[in-house]
Amino acid sequence: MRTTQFPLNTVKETPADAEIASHQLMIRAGLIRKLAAGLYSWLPLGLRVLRKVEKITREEMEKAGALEVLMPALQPAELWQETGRWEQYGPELARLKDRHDRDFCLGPTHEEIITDLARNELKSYKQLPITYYQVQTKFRDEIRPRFGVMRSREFIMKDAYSFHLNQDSLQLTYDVMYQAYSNIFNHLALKFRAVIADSGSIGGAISHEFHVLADSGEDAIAFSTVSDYAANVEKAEAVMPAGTRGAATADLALIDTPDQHSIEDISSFLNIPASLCLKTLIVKGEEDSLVALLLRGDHELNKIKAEKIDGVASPLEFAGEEDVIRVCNCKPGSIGPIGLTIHIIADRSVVLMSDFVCGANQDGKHYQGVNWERDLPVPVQIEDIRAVVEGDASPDGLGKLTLARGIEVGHIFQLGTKYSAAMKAGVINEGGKNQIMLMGCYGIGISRVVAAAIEQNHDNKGIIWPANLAPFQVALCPMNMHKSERLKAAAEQLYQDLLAAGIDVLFDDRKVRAGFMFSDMELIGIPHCIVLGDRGLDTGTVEYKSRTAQENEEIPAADIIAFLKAKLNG
RNA sequence: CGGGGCGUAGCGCAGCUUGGUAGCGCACUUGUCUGGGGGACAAGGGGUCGCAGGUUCAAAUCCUGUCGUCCCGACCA
Repeated sequence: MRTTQFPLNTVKETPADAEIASHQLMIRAGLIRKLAAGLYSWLPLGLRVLRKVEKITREEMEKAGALEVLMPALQPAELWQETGRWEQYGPELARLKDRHDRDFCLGPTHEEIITDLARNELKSYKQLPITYYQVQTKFRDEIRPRFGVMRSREFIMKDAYSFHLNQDSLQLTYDVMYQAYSNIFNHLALKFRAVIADSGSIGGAISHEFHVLADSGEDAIAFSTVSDYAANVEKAEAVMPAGTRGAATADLALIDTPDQHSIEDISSFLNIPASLCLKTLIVKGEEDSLVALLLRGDHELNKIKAEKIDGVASPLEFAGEEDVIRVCNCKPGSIGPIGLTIHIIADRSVVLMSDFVCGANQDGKHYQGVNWERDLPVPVQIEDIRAVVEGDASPDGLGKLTLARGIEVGHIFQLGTKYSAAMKAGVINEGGKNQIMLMGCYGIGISRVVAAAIEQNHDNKGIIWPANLAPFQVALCPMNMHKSERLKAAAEQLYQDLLAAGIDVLFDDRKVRAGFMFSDMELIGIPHCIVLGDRGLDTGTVEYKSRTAQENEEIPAADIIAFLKAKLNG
């Protein structure tokens, strides 16, 4: 391709509304343009990258035995009502009516549609297992779209769905897809982790997320320093701490703590570590009840864990100030478990605390020297409700947990019969009886992968594409070609030779100065660059520069094709 | 949804306080010079100042409404 026929649309100025590196670079390099909040057009250069992600994804799906289909983005409400998600999904579901006033939505995902398709098309257990996939546009009316295509309202997703007669078969396909996903991200040369995940609104029991590691990631993930344990922090288990509770050494005392509300306030006011403070959170329970959650002061509540406990409202909701005053006789900031009459759920680490500080349920007062058994009963219900922190023991007993940020680019689930049962999707089994199928579902955010790849691979000059993602493999940059007929002839010849060799080359035949050309090629992240000049023509050499290298290399002109081929295959 | 910021040329911004008919940089067009790291000079083209009302002789500027967009928050015990 020639730059005179393939406009680059690069911009020097960083757009004002782009926060993170990948968003800024996607605009500056001319990959995307914003249409409206969370809606982006893909320019030719960006689309080439998007297509590469699709291509690699398709190849691995085909290898995994999945069959490509294409389902409508516009979906009738009836199917969503069958599974109950028409009500459950909330405002994120983009709903609309047709001219006959019938309800539709723009699909945020396709479980309902594929399940409908499967129940009509699959009749016999002999057709199972089977996996369908598609690459298609999804719509989610996000609360707050941001970071360009990272969290947008319309995006490209590869979604796959598998159907099975039994759990063993589901597990087998799940494992195959897990491997296929690992292959995809390896081919894309991205640093990633597969982590145990919460299945969220999609549902089901077992699930893994695939995260591209990047500091700007919206998710926190935890993984063991020595084993392969890795989990989303939402799901990472905080194990019961080792050791036993210390003996009581201090006397119980009621102390004045005027205007000291947060754990931070109290620990600095009393000059004690936060780990000696007890944090009491009042949350809504079931049927208008309230529940107290106890945490060690230096720990934070994990909402996802808490709302899964019976008796706690889901989604988790904190009690209002009026409710707190009603059950605690004090405002938030002085709440404690002593004398509290509502149900109490304590985090595992709480029961090992001794001589601790907690609110006294009187405004401006706390107790210190508090000890379980002596001053108040040990809570009956002890659960894992806190977020893990760096250095916690790994739940598999091997090593400690490290925390990192990740961008969720893939998510696989074992759905079980959640959708197939609701929609009565069954086949005739070996015994001639109808049997509900088990399902798995597997998604990759294709457009998000592009952003995540940039997030992980860029420098102050621009994007540094991994080989398999680059819009072009090689940039051909002649210096002042318009001034030299022989250089022009040599450049044209090399361009043709590169094309003939099957190398995807971008020939910069614009009449621009060298610096301008180099800056553009570096901004758009072409991995390999060939510089042609009159100097080299005299010596029979061309210059090669890798996107990541500081120095150029001189290569004999006759060897350049072989040299590049070696680079591209290596 | 709550709070805040911002809407002026394709992009980045100034002008608004104190109303008087719109400007700068980049980009774009043409020309000359330059020619290995986003060049210089010159001449150009491009904006009903988000939209709708209102105040005024006069509104980018003041007032009201509205739409768009971005950021923050939803962990306070």
